[in-house]
Amino acid sequence: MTVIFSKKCEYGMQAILYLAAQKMGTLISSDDISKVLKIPREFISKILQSLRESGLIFSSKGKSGGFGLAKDPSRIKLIDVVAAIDGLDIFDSCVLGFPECSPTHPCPVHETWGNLRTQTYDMLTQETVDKLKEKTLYKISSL
Amino acid sequence: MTVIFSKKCEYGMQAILYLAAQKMGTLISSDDISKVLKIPREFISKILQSLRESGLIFSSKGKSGGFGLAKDPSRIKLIDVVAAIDGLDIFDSCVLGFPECSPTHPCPVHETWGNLRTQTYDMLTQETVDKLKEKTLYKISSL
DNA sequence: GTTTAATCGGATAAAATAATCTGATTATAA
DNA sequence: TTATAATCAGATTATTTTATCCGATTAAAC
Repeated sequence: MTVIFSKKCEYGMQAILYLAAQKMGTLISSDDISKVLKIPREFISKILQSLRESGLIFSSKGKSGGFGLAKDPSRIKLIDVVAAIDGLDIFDSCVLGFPECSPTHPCPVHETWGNLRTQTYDMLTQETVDKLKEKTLYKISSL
Repeated sequence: MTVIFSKKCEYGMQAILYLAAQKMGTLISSDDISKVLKIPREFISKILQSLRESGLIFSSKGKSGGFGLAKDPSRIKLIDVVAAIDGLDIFDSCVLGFPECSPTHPCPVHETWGNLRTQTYDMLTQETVDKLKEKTLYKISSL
């Protein structure tokens, strides 16, 4: 059973939100992220590496190194993480798994699902991570 | 990358819709389902077995055997298949993968996603497979 | 009864996803 | 300069999901 996004992607979104909730310029180590978000250390480490390659975050090696957002949090959206990790195919594929589900060859729930899919996409696209900052801090405080 | 439901579940829903699109009382072999829906034979066979155990379909062994709906198509919904195969947990879990996402400990997109999740649930709950019959036939005709 | 065409069930294989291990590299701080 | 604390990179392992194989069973048709 699956919940839309892969674990990698979920963890990636959590990490980006966490980084966005920090004071500008603060570096956060993967160890810290791992502990706060309760994500296996080596696993989140790999995910952070790939987000770095995608240009969403940057890293600094050596003692007191760590990770930070590569651009202004007002310019980063959750969909960016999804695009970087899982890709955007799910916003173009059939919820029933039928091939070539399209307006001319719709599956039985094509229209309804199309609406929901669009709304989901919008949710991930409209709000930037800085707008979600307070809610992120609140959620993290209870982990 | 994943599309909400597992392959098993997607195939299961397709199969149920296909069975519902048949004339009442017709038996369909797993081989037929496999060919029409382009699903690996042995795989759909296993899925059909589990749907049988769940009581959604029945089977008849021996020559000219096959599968059919176990109850009236006006009483079967897609959510029944989801419940039988993937389970309903996804309708109660966080889209960002946070633990214990709830009204008192909401994740940053808790409310928005809650809405979408409810709508998705409704989509799978409201329409019975017999209401989807025509659309199913149309879709299948293009596979 | 024998053949044939189907499901059934258990084991196994293959692929994708999730997680871990290990050693190297890097840069700060003492 | 040395110890330390961090990322980096590649290989490996574990788990889950997807798919297949094969022999047994069943029942209709001939």
